[in-house]
Amino acid sequence: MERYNFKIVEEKWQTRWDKSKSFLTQVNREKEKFYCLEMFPYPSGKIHMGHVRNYTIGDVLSRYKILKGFNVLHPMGWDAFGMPAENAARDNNLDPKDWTNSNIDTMKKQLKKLGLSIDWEREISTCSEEYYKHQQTFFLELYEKGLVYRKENYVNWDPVDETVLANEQVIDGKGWRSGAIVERKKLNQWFFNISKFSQDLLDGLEDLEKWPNKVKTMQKNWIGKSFGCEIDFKVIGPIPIKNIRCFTTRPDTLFGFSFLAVSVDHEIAEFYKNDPEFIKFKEECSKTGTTEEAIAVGDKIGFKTNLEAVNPFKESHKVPVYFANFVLMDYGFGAVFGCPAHDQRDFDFAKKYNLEIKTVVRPIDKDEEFKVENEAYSGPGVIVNSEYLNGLKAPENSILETIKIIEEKKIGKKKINYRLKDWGVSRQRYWGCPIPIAYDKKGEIYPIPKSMLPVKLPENINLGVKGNPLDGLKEWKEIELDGKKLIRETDTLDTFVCSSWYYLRFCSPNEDNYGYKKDDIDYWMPVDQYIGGVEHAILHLLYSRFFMRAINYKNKDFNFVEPFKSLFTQGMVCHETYKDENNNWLSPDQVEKINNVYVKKGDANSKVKVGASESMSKSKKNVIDPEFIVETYGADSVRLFILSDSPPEKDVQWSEQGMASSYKFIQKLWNLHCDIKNKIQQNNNTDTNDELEKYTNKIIAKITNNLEKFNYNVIIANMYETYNFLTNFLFSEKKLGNLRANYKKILICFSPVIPHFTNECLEDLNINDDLEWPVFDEKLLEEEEVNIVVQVNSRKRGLVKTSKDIMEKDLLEIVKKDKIINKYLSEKKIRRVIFIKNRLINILIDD
RNA sequence: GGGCGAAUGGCGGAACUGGUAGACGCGUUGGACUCAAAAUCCAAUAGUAGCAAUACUGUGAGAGUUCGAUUCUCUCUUUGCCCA
Repeated sequence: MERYNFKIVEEKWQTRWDKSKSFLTQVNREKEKFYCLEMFPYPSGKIHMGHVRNYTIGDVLSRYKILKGFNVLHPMGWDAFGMPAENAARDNNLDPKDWTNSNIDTMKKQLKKLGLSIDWEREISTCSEEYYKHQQTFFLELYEKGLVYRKENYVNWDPVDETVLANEQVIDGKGWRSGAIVERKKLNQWFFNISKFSQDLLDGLEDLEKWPNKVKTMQKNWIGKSFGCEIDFKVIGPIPIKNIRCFTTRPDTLFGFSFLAVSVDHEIAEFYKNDPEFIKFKEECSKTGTTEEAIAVGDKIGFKTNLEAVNPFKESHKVPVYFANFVLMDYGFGAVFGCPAHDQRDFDFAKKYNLEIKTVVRPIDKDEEFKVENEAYSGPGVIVNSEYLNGLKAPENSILETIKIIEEKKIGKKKINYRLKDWGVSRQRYWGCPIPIAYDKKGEIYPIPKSMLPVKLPENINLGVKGNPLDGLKEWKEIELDGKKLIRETDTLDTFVCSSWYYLRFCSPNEDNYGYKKDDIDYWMPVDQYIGGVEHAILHLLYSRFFMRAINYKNKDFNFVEPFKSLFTQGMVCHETYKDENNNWLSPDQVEKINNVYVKKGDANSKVKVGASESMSKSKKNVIDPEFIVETYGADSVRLFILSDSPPEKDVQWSEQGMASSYKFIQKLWNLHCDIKNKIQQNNNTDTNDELEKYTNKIIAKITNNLEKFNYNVIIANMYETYNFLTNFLFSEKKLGNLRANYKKILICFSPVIPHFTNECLEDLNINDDLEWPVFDEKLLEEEEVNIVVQVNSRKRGLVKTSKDIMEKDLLEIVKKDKIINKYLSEKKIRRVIFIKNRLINILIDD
């Protein structure tokens, strides 16, 4: 028996798929389409196990859908702009373009070795002019529609990367890539008006039935709709502004009002800008960062003004006005009223500055004497100490009632507020899509005419400068338009813009005049199955949902707005972490296990500390290189293993032993294949064998159902089961029946997971016809004989094998004759019998 | 602090619509083959008692609904993720 040589077999099939363009897709309206998309990778250098898992899941689905007869679009591309290229290029004195393209070459080869059913003719790269010129067109169109605007704004400034970060790129007050403490800085920025669609993006979630609830909840929280009202507070003091407008979700606590806090960026700050104390305070604030989290975690500090605010419900009640670091200018109106008794943040602030804490909500189970003392009370209750609001049920009744009164008094009105802010897309970097805009001396905006697109990124530039390299390029920056001397915008677009529409480009990758062809979109879109990491649950997915809406805005090009009909978020690939005695991280190949103790390789006396299993990351050195694994075990084995151990939506633990056993399984399957081939050749019998027919039918049903439900780990178990069955079947000297036909069906069922292997086996049996996914027969799934559970007083006492559909009466007779069961029944009176056809009989007797 | 999810053998995990808990794999143990080892193959493997048939316990803890709960409801514990 020949050993299975995966190297030869896998290369043979990969070459054949490549040459015959097996996975080339074309619009074919006769056929039902299926658009399967995995999140495209950033070309960082090499693929990692996360990619292997992501693309294997997508490939299994694509191959299944192809066999099911769908016209499948399964493309791949590169999210190729971004800072790592620029950093790597600067550090190694390279061109980011060369660095990126060479990474793409490497990674493409690695992906091909996984045997993915990808239509490589549709490959796109976001850093190519052919891609970003269309993006520039979109930018201009959105600008024409009023969905893009420029404004001066405070931004999160990363002092190491010298760039602006979106709020979501700031983690714990630090830049998501550099880890530097983020500062606040005022800059002119371009914005996409995503907040215009807040309600629509929220409503759209309702229709996304095939999205995980988790992701929908995260988006909902991110959009952050809150219901409340705006109130105008009169202010008394030596400034010309006499009103400050606040947004609040708890107007019903207005009688507990004890201070008014405004953002340091509020318009009244204008009157304090020369006050040295205020300048100092503002600097202090800029250190805390602008994220909500940074503010929540940090100290709450305030600067007392010489102003007083008047409680609109009670003119005689006046409170101090503070600038406070926890009030953000871009949420609501940059001003809040403080009610310390019922908001923890206000409570902390009031304690610090010795302000009044007046209880206005009493929990239902507390008496009138209830007083807020050690912490704010924000739960439900009854309004107290609030004159005409007293007795209202808080919060549900009291908020609505109070808003009514506020509207009657004309001091404010009902308002819905969203947390979602407009998307700042300007980045002070070179390696991104240039923004097709220029300015004159006065700063007037001039869109670059579409006929002059693309605005190309200049080449051979010096990256060794601080800040944006494009800024110093005089020849590139200075242009003439209609006889006017203009200066180009030197910022480039956030790379999330590139990934907001790439799924459209895959539908028309070669369309030169526009980003896509409407015809293609009408056929292929929306994406039927989108697969990727849950880390993109908010940003990328929200931006993509916005982009479709922006494209559809005003012209209603398409009859859909949600780009991804169904979403699957796969878990991460984890590995144990290792540290040596000096707390240096060790990679798995630096460690070995001797007598169940981990030591450094080649040093049996060393000690290795084994840490928790964590997501593979370079910093913790717990990475396994897929290229090495594919070389050692072959693509089919890797695909098999990466799916086998955990459900795809959960994290999976990488295990050497697990990997090796998947490899052995392929070998065993090959040995089985050789045996089957022999038997088939010896025997031309095409009679049926009921056992074989039934088993095949059952396993087709199982695998099909598990494929539909993404239970890919169970499919692997099904494959092992099938192997066990066939091995036993083959050597039990039964009549073989139509082994060839049944085995063919089984191989097809295995093929989405281990395509090289199954193709080789099929060819080895001279099966070359067009393959189709086998159908199963519901009727055959039913057994003629069934095992019925027998319970006495609800405890299992035995199993009875009977013919199917036996009646209760007959079954009871059989059961009564059963020795063991009879023992339990003895002479006792049967009180009741519960009978579930073909399943169970439960006899209740008196004890 | 809020929201969402999870908890099943030594480990990863199965279990249709409430109806045989532990499929399948890993590991472990015993055996075969071998001079020996590796590889391979066979068998056992939730716990307790028993030679065994079998019995009892058992799906994080506690209650509830039900003839019957891993599955449904409530409370709690631990834990993960997201938001703060």
